[in-house]
Amino acid sequence: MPDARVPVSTVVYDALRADILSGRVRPGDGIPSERTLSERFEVNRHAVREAVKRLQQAGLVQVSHGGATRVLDWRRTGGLELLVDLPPEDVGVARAAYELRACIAADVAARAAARATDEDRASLAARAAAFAAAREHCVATDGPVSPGPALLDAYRELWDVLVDATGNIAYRLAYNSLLHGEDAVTAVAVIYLRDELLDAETTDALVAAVLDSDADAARAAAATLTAHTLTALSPTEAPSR
Amino acid sequence: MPDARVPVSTVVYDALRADILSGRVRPGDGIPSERTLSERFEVNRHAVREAVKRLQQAGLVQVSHGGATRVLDWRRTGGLELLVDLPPEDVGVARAAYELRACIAADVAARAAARATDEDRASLAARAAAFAAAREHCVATDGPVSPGPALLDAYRELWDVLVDATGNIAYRLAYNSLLHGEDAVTAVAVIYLRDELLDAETTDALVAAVLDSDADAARAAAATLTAHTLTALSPTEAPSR
DNA sequence: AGAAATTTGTTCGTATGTATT
DNA sequence: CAATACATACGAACAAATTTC
Repeated sequence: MPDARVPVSTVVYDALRADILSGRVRPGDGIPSERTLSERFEVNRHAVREAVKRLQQAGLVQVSHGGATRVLDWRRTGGLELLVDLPPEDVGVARAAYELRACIAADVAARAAARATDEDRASLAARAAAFAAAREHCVATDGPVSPGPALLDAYRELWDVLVDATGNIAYRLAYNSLLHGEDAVTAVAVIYLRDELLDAETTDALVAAVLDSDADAARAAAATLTAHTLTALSPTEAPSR
Repeated sequence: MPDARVPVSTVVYDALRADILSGRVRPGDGIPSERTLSERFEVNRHAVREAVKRLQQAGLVQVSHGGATRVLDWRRTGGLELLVDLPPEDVGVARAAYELRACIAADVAARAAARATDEDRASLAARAAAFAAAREHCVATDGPVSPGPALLDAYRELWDVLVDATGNIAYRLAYNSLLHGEDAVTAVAVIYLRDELLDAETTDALVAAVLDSDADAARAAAATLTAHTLTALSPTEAPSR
């Protein structure tokens, strides 16, 4: 099933967004008028309007009444939710995303340790046990080379509890933005999270530190957890740009 | 001028979004049908459609073809771009936003020091000089009590260069999300950034560290810069929630 | 400066497929 | 299975703002 009944306005939105994010159309350029687009995509003008409104909300274009709709520089006007929509073949994007995640994870660990309620700790213990079980099952079944999506889900739920335990809505929303793309992102994520998923010792230390309200130890454990992938993704070479 | 020519679909979108983010309608609830909403707001159904599509994109509602449109739990499905749309009177939101910013700022400082190009350093030096000038002018004119929006702009441009110098698109987009609300947010920001804006010694140390490629010193300076407001916003009391 | 053409903003009407009852 | 409510989609038209001549 190639299309799966996706609304026409979404087709237009995805096409235009891809053009902008990939750089095929550059900031300052004007996009065709609504009537032109409706002819090109063979859809109603209302569908084009919905798509353009969504582009505007995403900070990708600026529309002016009567004038041309111009493409903005999404690097300056776009929000974090664009990250998962960026071309996934770019390893620089993966490095950038992982660096931000590592940065937030360390803070989340520390604040969760400092602020977790008794309910949070109970949830954390349960999730940690579920993750440990999934990990053992995974290693026994698939071997340590390829952690499956089931293990990733358990790990995700573990961090879900930690993020909630910080009581910080900004961490929660940023965390959401980092893994909103359900399809390709998780496939990529399981690659970059491999070292974390299989480092039983450090994850256990992280959970123990949070349960023990030891913020410094929790931060250190989170840093250790991400250190390997971080150095692997950020070698000595200068950033691409 | 009370309305300033804002499109009707945006009026509907803002109203519904405010209802959801403020908790007046709860996750799982159904929102009225398009026809009902078009009658209530006295606008055409197409306008309602655009608004609902945008709510859907923001992760606030889930629409199903023949069924009712249901409200989602935006704490789980929303992205970081929602942060600046949250009710500003909630001090917990301000604390959350500042904590995330402080977390990212420390990493940005360190990575900028490690990766800044010669062009970045030249830009940084220029921005730092402009900020220092604005600061002296501000202190001489208004006194140290109320840093104006001009100083805030100069400070924002200073960090703009630092974020760009990291070569990390994720930091850039997250940074954008944190200050996308141009109106009320900056007014609030100048309050919480007051200690940073007037700490000449530490900002100078930060700039010097980055120019000197001293990542550890840059991180430490950024941490010092945010430490005061961080402790002021996060006292001994447990998080609200 | 002013008029015409272009473009977005908005509304009405209509038809169709889908989910709920 | 039928009826109803709903989202999806298309078409035509006019209003308002901008650009261009």
